[in-house]
Amino acid sequence: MPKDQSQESHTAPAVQDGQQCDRIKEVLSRVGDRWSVMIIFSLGRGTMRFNEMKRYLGISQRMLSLTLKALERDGLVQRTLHPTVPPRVDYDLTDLGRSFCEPVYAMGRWALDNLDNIDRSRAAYDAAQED
Amino acid sequence: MPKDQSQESHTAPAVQDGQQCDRIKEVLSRVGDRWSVMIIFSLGRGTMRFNEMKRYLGISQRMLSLTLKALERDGLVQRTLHPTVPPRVDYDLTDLGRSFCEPVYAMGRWALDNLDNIDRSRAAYDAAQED
DNA sequence: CTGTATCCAGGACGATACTG
DNA sequence: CAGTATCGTCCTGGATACAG
Repeated sequence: MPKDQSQESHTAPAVQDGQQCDRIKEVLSRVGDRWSVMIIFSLGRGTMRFNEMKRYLGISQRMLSLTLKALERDGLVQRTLHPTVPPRVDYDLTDLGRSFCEPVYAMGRWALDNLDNIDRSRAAYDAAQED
Repeated sequence: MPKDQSQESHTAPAVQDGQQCDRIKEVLSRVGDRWSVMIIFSLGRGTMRFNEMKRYLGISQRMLSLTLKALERDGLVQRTLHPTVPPRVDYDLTDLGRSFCEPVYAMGRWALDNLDNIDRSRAAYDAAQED
């Protein structure tokens, strides 16, 4: 029931009245944490196995397990168990996960493009503090 | 050490070897927390004052203060103090902040568009658990 | 109004050990 | 190899009180 969001000159989404805001906040905090993003990122390149991701990301078993399970529950990641011995489990993105990759990549690209902008800002800010 | 990333059909960024990964992770965890995103989001609509944001976002003074300071340090948010009494402080996005809005909006839009996809996945997943 | 300082509860997260 | 369980720690973040 947002009544009117007029159109901004730039790409403002039609969201401001608390309601949806909360939902977005929810999804974002679910999927917006450090590890979720990194996992999505990695999986965007292709299938990976459990320990492979563990090594690659430098994440603890615990967090990897928890985060993967959450992402699977949210339908972003697909888990495939090969009942061999020793067991082998493949993780991939689902279609939903892949669709999520685009905004994630957008953020990653922005981060990459603006690393030094940010570093410069920080340096300037810190310098200004110790006058 | 998977070295080859061939060219994906979709928009995979040229990042995988730990190095940059770490930097991205850093920026993302800095700016990827719940409040930073929400603040950027709100400020994308225009100038806001301290208490205005506080009420609007339902955030504690402490976190608002901390997050704003961090965002200012990173050069995403501009703080303008009007030396009146009582004091009035305006917060706006900088150019860098505005450029960051786009990926943020992209994420927000995705979240909005896929809320029910996620809800459905969760329901299905939870149902499958209690067989 | 715009903050800073303090305290404190709860969650995030890593380390370690153990199972299938 | 792929996890689960347990424990301890640190940090996040809210509530509250106080200051300019």
